[in-house]
Amino acid sequence: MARPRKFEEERAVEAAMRAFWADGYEATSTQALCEATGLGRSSIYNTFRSKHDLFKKALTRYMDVKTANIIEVLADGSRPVRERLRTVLGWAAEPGADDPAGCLVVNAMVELAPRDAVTAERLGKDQARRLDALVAAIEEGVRAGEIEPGRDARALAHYVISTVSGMRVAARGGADRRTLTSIADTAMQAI
Amino acid sequence: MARPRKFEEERAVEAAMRAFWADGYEATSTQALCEATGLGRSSIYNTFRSKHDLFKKALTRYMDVKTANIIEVLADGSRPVRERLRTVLGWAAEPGADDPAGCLVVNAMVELAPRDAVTAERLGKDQARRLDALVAAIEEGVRAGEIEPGRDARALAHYVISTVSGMRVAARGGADRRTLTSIADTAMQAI
DNA sequence: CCTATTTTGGACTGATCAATACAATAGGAG
DNA sequence: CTCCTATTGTATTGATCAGTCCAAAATAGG
Repeated sequence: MARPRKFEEERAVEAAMRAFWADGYEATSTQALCEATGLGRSSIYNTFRSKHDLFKKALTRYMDVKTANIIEVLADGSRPVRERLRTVLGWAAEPGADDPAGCLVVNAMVELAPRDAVTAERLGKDQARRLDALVAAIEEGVRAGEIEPGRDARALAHYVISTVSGMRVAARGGADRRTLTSIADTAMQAI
Repeated sequence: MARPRKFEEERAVEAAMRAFWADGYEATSTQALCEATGLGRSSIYNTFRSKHDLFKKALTRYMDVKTANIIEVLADGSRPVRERLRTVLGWAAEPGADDPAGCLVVNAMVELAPRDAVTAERLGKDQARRLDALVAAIEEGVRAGEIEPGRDARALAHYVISTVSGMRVAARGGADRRTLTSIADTAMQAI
């Protein structure tokens, strides 16, 4: 056919994702994306149409991975529901070894949601997925007698998402693991 | 002496503050700041040395006002402590009529804290003030028997701050008042 | 009125932005 | 080997960025 690609698209998206995650959308220049991915400008613009499109791919990748993890642990019928919820909160307290501080979804919601309708909609769709998984788990917890009957599962689910967001903001501000863990522990008492 | 100023510095800082609050630091151009404040470039650079300095003033103003409110309500000995805490959470659920969505402190922590040490330090100082006010109120609540004895006041204070941050992120993402109120209500159950 | 001094408007600066143009390159298909 | 085509590196685009310059304007003090 023709000259083959020298790079893997997935690796490039992963690298771009981490750059956006660390510095935010506006503060990440296309030059920085070239350096982060190791690609030239042509390869980036040839593969992804624009900085914004690359960001969309990066955000999508982030959401797919993280949300899949959440859905998986929340659906794990072999563990008590409260333990599953505590695991989700725990992830927000113990960040990956060399991950940037905070959470790309929270960062994007703060920086872009109010002025980028496309991104806002994608964030909304992702949040709906996490919300559904939480509601299902919480309702299971109610049936199992782990969670007080009569509690509004949807309200609790929103509460869990909000708590994780708050912890991500705190982490972004430099909060240490102990502080984050104490927040997670406290938050569990409302459930 | 000389030609007098035609504008009030406070009004300009207020206008700039709202611009940064709505769009973020990077996405707010100096041109946009001119339009928001109604000043010319010369006046802005003559009065505030740079975009970054103007942002610092705007952020300081925001923190001073908001934190003063929080400290005031938390120190109001005429009301039950839990009511005072609920009021603070309530502010995060019912935003000002024509305020931008979310919270400038949360936005700055997300966008700037990891890469702007000066801003990070100022945010840290402000958070310490809010933390102290919360700790004092919570300890008062414990003494008054409103809050279970033996609970870690500092951990609870961090939890309240994190909850407010989470709600601000949700608001930034477009959450409605009902959802935010339900989060505040749920959060109170951990206290 | 006149001068000293500050503010103001608007043109301008070099740097950097996202994005494009294009020729050189590389490799599979024939 | 040769051609076709996609990829790549580099130079370049026009726009916009934050910030500066300077002359005109304005006013309080003398």
